[in-house]
Amino acid sequence: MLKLGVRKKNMESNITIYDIAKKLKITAATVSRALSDNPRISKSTKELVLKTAKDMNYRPNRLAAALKNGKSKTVGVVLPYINKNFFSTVIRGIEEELYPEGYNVIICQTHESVDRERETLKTLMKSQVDGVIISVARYSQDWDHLEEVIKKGIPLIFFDRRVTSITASSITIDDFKGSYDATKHLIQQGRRRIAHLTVDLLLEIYKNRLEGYKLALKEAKIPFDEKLVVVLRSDIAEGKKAAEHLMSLQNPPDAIVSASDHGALGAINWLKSEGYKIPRDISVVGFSNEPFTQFMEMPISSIDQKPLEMGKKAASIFLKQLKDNNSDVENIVIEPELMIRASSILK
Amino acid sequence: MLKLGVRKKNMESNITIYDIAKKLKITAATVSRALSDNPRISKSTKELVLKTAKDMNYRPNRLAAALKNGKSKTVGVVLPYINKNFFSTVIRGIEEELYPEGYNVIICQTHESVDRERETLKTLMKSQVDGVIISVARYSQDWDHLEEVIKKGIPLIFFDRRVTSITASSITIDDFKGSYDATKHLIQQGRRRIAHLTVDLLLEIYKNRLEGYKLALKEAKIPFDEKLVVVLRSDIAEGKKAAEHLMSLQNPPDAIVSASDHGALGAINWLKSEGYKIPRDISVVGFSNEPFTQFMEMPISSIDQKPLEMGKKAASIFLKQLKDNNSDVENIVIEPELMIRASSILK
DNA sequence: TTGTAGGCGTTATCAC
DNA sequence: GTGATAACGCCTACAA
Repeated sequence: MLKLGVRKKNMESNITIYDIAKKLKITAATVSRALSDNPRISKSTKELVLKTAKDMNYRPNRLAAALKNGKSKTVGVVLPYINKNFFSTVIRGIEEELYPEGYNVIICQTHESVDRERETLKTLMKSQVDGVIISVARYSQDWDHLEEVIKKGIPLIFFDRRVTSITASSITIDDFKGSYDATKHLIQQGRRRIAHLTVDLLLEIYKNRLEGYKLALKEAKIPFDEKLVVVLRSDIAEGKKAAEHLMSLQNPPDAIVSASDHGALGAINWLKSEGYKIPRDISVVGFSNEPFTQFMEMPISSIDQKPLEMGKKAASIFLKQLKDNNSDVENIVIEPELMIRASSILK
Repeated sequence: MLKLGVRKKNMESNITIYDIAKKLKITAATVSRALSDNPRISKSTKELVLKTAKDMNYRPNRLAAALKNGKSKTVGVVLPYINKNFFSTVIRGIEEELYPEGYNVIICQTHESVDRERETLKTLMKSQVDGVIISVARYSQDWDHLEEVIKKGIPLIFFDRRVTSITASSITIDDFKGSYDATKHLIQQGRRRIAHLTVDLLLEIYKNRLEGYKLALKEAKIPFDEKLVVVLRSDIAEGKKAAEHLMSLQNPPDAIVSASDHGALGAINWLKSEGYKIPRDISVVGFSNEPFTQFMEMPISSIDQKPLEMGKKAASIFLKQLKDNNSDVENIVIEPELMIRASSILK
């Protein structure tokens, strides 16, 4: 096909404060003042400028402003995956809090890779973000890239998965209590032989869930039995295997507290397929309150992690730190909520 | 508490190309050339600059570069909600494609509100995004805000929900075929009285799903019965009500093709609670292939919308349009995939 | 109250 | 090959 020169797109080039100034025969400085609510300007010119700005369909260039005053009005959110209900709901919370304040959010997925996390933070630094809200990748061990952010004076806020060795604000849920509550609930229902499915004991959150489980047992004078703790990856297939293993024990459990909903689901699926009646033969409680836990024909008890609240709170900590430059580090812990459903109600 | 002046944070102020230049006793221009692979530079100085840049832990300021050359290396993604599996997976696809090219993504939720959509696009314009990838809010009627983006010469790409009256590229799935396949599948299983749950017939995607359903019926010489089409909001409660209504008809259906998984789930839950056996008494197929459809004790047949592929493709269209300024508008349609599961397999 | 001028960090166009 | 300089669009001390 013959091309007759480069086709010109019909694009109105961007209007700047200079264009407005020229039209009104004033200077750009005045226009700038009018637009930024500066008191040093007469009411009449201000109104005039505002009107013409609207007429000319003026859109301020945030980049220029950002470059000038060193604030990009942008926050980086770093997390493992976006397409998991917990994380996407946290994002929603962050956005809802930040949007009214004129902030945009750049979302970066690490896919649980430390390299990617490091890369990502570099990019965010280049983008001059005003803050970073992060849930760290699972298998990170060194934290230079996080330290660097803090060194630059950029607020860093952890959510859900934090690094205790780094001094920064955080918002987490009380995993210990969540797990404790779940276990206690099962004990109150008369369960005595309670198994625990966990995921990755290197991560603080799973460590805490294990400890909460242990304390509840201890308080009820039920001896802790290591054989009843199974470590798995957080997926359904592993949950099935774990259940199979547990039920083959000489002394099988009459309840399961899982540190993940998917693990719980896998276990339930296997148990049902083998003819066990839930909760009659065995009760199950999950963790995370994933949407599917309530949709099931037999809804699964679970621990709600308050992701929306977590996101909102993380954002508001950021805003506070920004306003009050020497506000202290705060480590907030939210109470999780035990959602009791059919999988653990013995009438 | 007494505050002794403002505490100075220990922050290394950002290093610029001037700092590097000063150290090496050359000019910033040379540094810039070294960093940007400009050919007009000697190999030795280039290497020297690169090394010192690394040593000094230099991070280029993208804002400055963006301001200078009018490209922000940022793309806006506008969609109703982020915490829905379909959308968050599309985002993941977009990110995976754009990340290697050095692009960042700004994600904006409209919450299905046109006002918010309009606001959002304004913000993105201010942020000087290089492109917009959008799935429009449900009840929009006028599209000035979209036209404006195009007028500015910024690539606009629709995904899933497009506006046919606007000339722009799009990537959608063949909703017609998805629904057609589902219906045909049910007919092949011997079903003759098939109901259709739909959501909002103002939206093209739901219109198409209805039409696909109709064609499959027609081909099988099954008369279309308006009484079997129920319009609902896409949630579980409505699905229940719809099922209740349908089964109370004088001539109730023996199958349901739902335009939404949640609708299908609600219907299934109600049917089961009333003692109907699925699929023996009635088969059900959903739409979207939400994760829960496969998790269920009785997995639900559904249509997979290929969200990851959709995201990737949307991003690659954007990249193409950016490179080749007069590349043509393309409207790509992806084939959906019918996932046949227990809810519609008769033996 | 308004205008002038310099600068944010980078890139591009000149010269040399 | 390198240096000087202007420009991107906005903001803001300072001057008038």
